[in-house]
Amino acid sequence: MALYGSNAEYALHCLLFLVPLPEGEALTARDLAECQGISPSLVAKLFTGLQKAGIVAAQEGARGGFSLAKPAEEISMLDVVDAVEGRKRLFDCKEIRAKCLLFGGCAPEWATRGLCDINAAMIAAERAMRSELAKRTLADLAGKVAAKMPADFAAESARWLERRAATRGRPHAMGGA
Amino acid sequence: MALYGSNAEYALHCLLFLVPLPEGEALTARDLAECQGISPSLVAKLFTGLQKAGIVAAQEGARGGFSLAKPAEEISMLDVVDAVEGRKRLFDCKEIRAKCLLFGGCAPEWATRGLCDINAAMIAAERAMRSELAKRTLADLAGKVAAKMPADFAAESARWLERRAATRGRPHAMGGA
DNA sequence: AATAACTCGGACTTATTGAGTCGGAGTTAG
DNA sequence: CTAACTCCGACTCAATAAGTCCGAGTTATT
Repeated sequence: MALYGSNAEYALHCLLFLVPLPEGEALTARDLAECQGISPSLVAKLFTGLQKAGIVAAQEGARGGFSLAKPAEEISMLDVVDAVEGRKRLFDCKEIRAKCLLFGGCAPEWATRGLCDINAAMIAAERAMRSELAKRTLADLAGKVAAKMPADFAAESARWLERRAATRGRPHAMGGA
Repeated sequence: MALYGSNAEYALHCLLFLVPLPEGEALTARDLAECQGISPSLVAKLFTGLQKAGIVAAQEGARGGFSLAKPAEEISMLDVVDAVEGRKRLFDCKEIRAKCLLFGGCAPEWATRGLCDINAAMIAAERAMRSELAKRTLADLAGKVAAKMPADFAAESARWLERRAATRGRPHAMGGA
């Protein structure tokens, strides 16, 4: 019912949590999943695509996780949706103009010459859409979100993630509460 | 896999056959269907949507058929795809930002204030796409197609349809072949 | 005026795509 | 060396899209 579905939404929201992450730090799929109330497996699946596209880098093993592979300014929304949903076309032309029975089953050369005009228009619309999506980067989005939130929330969020990490990697965790 | 599928393609191609039709004339769903090698029922279904949108007018009964309800210059590709495929959104925001467990199940007011920034960007892209589709009218498309075809094809096409009509309405048809 | 044939109209069935989940391989800390 | 945690590819299920079928209405004919 829509070109871009839940995959794109989850991926973008997850990535926004990765943007303010300090260098060298990483978030696990589990953290990102619990943070959004979805399954860790789903996050892992989405980020597989993101990794193949060179958007995120995966650190395996214990205390591993995901982090951005490029500066947030160089990651556009278009890159993200293409990575997680595949490069979806706005319209797939089946070239039905060639099947017109008016030609008696044998389409003349002029009928199939060049691009179908309908398809051409659709491609133009698709190009406009993609161009609009290519403008916005993860950094832009993160900035807009950060502008909305109270000043102390960023710190609180970081503390939340820190506490979450404390219960994981260190077997001898010292309860910070 | 694509936002607009076969419905849009069939509908547009069928409508292109209606554009050069003389005033008062109509083509039946059967003619349009056989002309493109598809089922008449499918054409009827598509044109039901087109009729509700006020794009075509249906003449019922014997010797009935479909004809354009407006000049081809006033029918945009956007009107057509909206009519046959429904007004599809580029992206359906599920407002997952409100479900962030970081809020403890209760999202603060600032998190849900205004439009989700991701959704906003998607809406902008959708608007660009629709705007591009709204530019092209059926008349434009028909003109481009007509420019490709040989000069005598238009007459031949009309004759083909005429012969097709002859075998239909009149029970006492005189075989032209 | 009655008949008969043809037309459009909406509802159903099937196939394909997307969403979500599960278990396995690999890697790193201890 | 052990152990635990991580990511990764393949599978299952549900929803949507495509296509088809039968019924109601209208018109030209006799």
